[in-house]
Amino acid sequence: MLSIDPSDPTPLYAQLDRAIRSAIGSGRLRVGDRLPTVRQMAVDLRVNANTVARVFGELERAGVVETRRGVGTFIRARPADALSADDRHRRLTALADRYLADAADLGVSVDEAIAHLRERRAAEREETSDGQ
Amino acid sequence: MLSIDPSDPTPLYAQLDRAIRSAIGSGRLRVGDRLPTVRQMAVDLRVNANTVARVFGELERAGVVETRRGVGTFIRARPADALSADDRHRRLTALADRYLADAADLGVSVDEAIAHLRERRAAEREETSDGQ
Amino acid sequence: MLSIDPSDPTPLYAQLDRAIRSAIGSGRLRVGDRLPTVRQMAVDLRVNANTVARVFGELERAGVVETRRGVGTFIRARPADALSADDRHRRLTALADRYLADAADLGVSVDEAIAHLRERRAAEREETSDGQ
Amino acid sequence: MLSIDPSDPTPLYAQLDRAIRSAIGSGRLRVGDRLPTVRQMAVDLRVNANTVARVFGELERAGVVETRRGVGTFIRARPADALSADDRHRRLTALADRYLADAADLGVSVDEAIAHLRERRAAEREETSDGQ
DNA sequence: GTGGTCTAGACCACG
DNA sequence: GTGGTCTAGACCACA
Repeated sequence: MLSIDPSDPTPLYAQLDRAIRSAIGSGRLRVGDRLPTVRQMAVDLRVNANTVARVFGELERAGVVETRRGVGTFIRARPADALSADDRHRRLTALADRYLADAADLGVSVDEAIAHLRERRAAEREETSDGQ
Repeated sequence: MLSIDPSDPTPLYAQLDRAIRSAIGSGRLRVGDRLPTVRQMAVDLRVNANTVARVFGELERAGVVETRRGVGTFIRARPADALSADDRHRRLTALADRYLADAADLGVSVDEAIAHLRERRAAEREETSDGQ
Repeated sequence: MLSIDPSDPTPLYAQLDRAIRSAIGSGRLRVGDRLPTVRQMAVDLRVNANTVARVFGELERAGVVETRRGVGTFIRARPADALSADDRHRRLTALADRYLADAADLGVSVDEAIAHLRERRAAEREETSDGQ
Repeated sequence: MLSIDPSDPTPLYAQLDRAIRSAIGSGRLRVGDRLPTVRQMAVDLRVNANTVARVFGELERAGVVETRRGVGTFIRARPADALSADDRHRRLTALADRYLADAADLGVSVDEAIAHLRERRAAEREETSDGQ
């Protein structure tokens, strides 16, 4: 479900943080769901357990996740729920502009960039229905 | 022209390498074009000159640019050599997935994220026609 | 009567151990007094019964309490044994330093921190006389 | 200047975090000051460098400190400056009440607790003038 | 030389 | 068995 690319120069912990937040934001993980254990996730992602524990710790401090001592780690909130609609819109615009700018650097037009997103949407839906 | 985001956990050198290759791949930089000097680029990007120099060195070893002593650094490779269609597609997918993941963290669905891009496209077109 | 702060990074067992010893040292618990049962205390403090049991066990080994099978756990040591004047002074210093450090983090000087305590003292006295 | 007590059950990283914030809040460290290097502080406090690095990282995320890549770590802001006067007062009251409650557990009256703080103030002033 | 990331592996606190 | 803390030590990015 979550995946890490060790050849990506982005630090592993940052990739995992983004992956978990994204899974929550998209509804693949829901409030109250239990995350895999630190050690299990470490095995699955072929990453050191400390790296996973570090991410869990940061998500806890951020209020995204709640850890119950000796029990496990649970989704606590959709991170976005703390944001005002205005703030959300502003941040989304920043993300969109970064995406378009990076795509332009690749020589990809806005229309192509949007078309590509539709492809990704289709790909995700297939994965999701595979999983069910 | 090129931009670096110091708050992105991706290492500066990886960001710069990618930015230069993208500019070549997209045709914004063409074979024979001269790059800014190491020091100039370091100042522009607010990055240490050693970091820029290392990226130039790696690009030279990769055959993407050519350094003529006392003259400057020039684009050597054709866009096709610098970035295959396959590479381009792979990178675009990485960008799209990052955009979708970050949008999901904001609680924004894929469909909304795409719709938002359309808005941005419309906004850009207006700005462009305003400017003419 | 005893209190535990789950958000304090100090381990629960250390908090509980300290709380019980303090209560004895201060005379709030006296020799011969019966402690609540492990389970009752676990419920009251919202802590796992094993954690309470372990603290009781350590206190027993230290000679501070005595467990009479099927009857309950009783305070055994005299206050003087449980907490020497020296210990008391050392602990008070630790508490004071923590208070001053946390106050400093809020940008509050030592003098202001002391002044604030005087206010609290006044407030408490009012409450107390109100209650009478 | 900063000190850690390895026998205190409070985690080392929490002790260090409090110590640094306190030093900033009390003015012993000022905006723009450079902190000792991670490795130096690790040696001084007889703690692993990773533990220090972890605290620096958390302080950076909290905006208390700024790290300049390859240069060092600098005080960025007095953490308290982000707080409203109201908020500060509320938190100070919580701290004071905790101190008084813990002191009461030790059998120490409010007046004694205040007197003890005055002692600590005197002790700190001596240390400070020794250092000059 | 600076800080940052990651690993391996020990030991602790908690349920 | 759960997560949390700490250590030792490697290697990387940056100035």
